[in-house]
Amino acid sequence: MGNPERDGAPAETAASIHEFYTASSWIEGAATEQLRQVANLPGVRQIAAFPDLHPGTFGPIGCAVLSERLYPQLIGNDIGCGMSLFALDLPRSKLRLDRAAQKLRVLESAWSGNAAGYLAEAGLPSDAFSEAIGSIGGGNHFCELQVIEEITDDAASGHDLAPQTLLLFVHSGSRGFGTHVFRSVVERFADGLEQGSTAANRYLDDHDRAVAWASLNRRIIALRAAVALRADIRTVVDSPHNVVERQGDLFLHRKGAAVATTPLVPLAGSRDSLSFLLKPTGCKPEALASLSHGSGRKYDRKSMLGRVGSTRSDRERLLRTSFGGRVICDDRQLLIEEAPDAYKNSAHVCDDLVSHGLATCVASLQPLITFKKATEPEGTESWKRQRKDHGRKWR
DNA sequence: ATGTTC
Repeated sequence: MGNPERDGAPAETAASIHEFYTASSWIEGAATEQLRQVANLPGVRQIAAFPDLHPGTFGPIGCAVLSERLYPQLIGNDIGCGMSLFALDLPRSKLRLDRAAQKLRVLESAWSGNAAGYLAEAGLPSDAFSEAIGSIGGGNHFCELQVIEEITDDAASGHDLAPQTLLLFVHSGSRGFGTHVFRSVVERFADGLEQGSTAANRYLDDHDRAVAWASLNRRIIALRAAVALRADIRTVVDSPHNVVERQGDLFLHRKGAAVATTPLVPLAGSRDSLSFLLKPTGCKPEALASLSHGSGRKYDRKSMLGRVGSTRSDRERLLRTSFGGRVICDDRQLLIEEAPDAYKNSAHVCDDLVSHGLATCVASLQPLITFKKATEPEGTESWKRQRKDHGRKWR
């Protein structure tokens, strides 16, 4: 389990790595190799690795890294990316699945709301990537309608959560904002930024704005979905997982690792498996106040193209779930890359965290409608025109 | 992941 605690040890000594998974967990060798590489970066003191660990572009996803130096590449381009959970005041008996799925297609169009006003309210420049506010983006991002399947801890009642409560679960990030911040710093500072330096402070300021932008984005996405479903929402938890924070003279980086200082932390399954709501115990300092953010990828996107969805009938299968749920994803490649088979078993990930004493499971959440991407309109020709006009702005 | 391939 890595090296013992040390203080002012020479740079050639690797940081300690605490792994919160078991021999039966699906952990790729490439991911643990990346962990070792991060442990050998100058100034890295301690690493917590979680059961959703998998290889990433700049380092492993599913870990927290405590370091003397600031490494923007450990956070990546999607600064502030996270999961937000909202409770809907809509009774499940009123929900018509196919009708609701059709209504959620509105999420694909540009948001016509007061982006500037919301941005200003969040302390952000009113023109900061305002065109993209309320948009989900690509990759693993989604907006999912869920229902609470089971309550497994009394903590749920304190949050007014009960079986059959409908939820909106939004996974999205800072879109072009975070990418812009990341590009402005990463090529020039491969060896990380020194604590207290102008570059570090500038990055942290920009980072904090991207985190606020991403959080607002998730809230607007949920508001749009709630309006489409003619319901009100309240926030249950806002849980970022690509963030860095100051801890004294050190930097605590989280990459695909949820901040575990909130009362509840959501753990995303796939669109055809349960998500979970966790209550962090906070009793293991070596976990660096972090938890898994989801089930984690099992197979990379490219290899998924050879695994599923080669026939039309198999792609049609991917638009329905074993829970009787619906998937809105008109993009064939995205449908395949994000197939449920691409992900680890979320229940196993949850069990690993619970058995390591990091969390208790409060609720299991069943997916009903997963919105990914719509290219087919929601039924009116005006939708097509709106898209066309939006695209023209960039010509 | 990405105003992605404007």
